Amino acid sequence: MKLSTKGRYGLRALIDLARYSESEAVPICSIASRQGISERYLEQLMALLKKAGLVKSIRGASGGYVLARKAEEISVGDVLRALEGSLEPVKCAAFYSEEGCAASDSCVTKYVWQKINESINETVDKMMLDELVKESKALNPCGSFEGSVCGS
Amino acid sequence: MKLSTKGRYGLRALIDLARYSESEAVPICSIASRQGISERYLEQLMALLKKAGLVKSIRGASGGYVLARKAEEISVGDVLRALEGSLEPVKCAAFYSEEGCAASDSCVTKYVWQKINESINETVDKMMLDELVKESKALNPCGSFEGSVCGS
DNA sequence: AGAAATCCTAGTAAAATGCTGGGGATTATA
DNA sequence: TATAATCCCCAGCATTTTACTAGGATTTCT
Repeated sequence: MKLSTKGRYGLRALIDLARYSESEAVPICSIASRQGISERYLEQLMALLKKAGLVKSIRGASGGYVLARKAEEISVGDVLRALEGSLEPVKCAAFYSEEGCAASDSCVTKYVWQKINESINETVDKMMLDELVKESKALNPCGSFEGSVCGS
Repeated sequence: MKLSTKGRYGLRALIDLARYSESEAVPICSIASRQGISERYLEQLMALLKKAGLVKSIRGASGGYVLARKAEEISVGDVLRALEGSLEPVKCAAFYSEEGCAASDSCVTKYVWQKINESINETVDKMMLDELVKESKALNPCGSFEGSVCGS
């Protein structure tokens, strides 16, 4: 039941992006340096977030990323699902069709997995990005290196 | 955020054990055959459940396993934590001591992980084994092979 | 004694994770 | 128009984790 680095790094990156992309597009390198994440790896995470419609990219010099929606309309759940895939703890779809419900008790545990899934989703879907940005500002008011230079 | 086979098999196995161990100790081979799990692998799962104090073992011929507590006193959370370790999605203990809170925003995400952790634990801690046994009986009343022979 | 069990430890193939690297396409800016 | 700063795409690869399998020792009932 562990979240991979995709989810961990990606959420941090998106909070960072939300915080610094108000005035202009933020390039990967500046998020990466602030957050201590490899640029190449972060690239791949941003691709996932883009595919999910959470960020928009602007190509070319002085390009970068911006949020595709307002921060108050992006939930932690949106972000984590974009990065990790479904958050359900066990996939038991196509269980009936393939094996005809082989183990009788599996249906019982299915109910358990559904409950866990629901509770996770409820929790992450009611936490919105703007709240986290606010907290981030409160915890670290200065904002490490506004408009940080990249190719250093 | 996936549960491993340890958690999936192990919970099924313990529901099975709870159901069939009322009159006598249940050997691994009979749980394994009913649930379609490798005996050798199940052995290891039972060792984890024993270490956690959820089951007791009886060695020697006509031995096997029984619950260490009543089924209504064992929660799904107890079982899953015994098998999977902590269910928290991210471990950020020893974060301050080692890296001195390297990334400023990590503290923000820490709050997120805590919330997820709480909701998972709340959910699994209020589902008790006896409820699942009841459901199992309702879904599969006959009980596949009462006192099933093993070395067949 | 013999069979039926649990116990303990080690090995191991396959999959997933967490990156790194090369090179191309696009676009602002000098 | 050149150049540099970006995003974009895909491939490779080392490490870790998972999900077992295997061998053998120990205990205890019959």
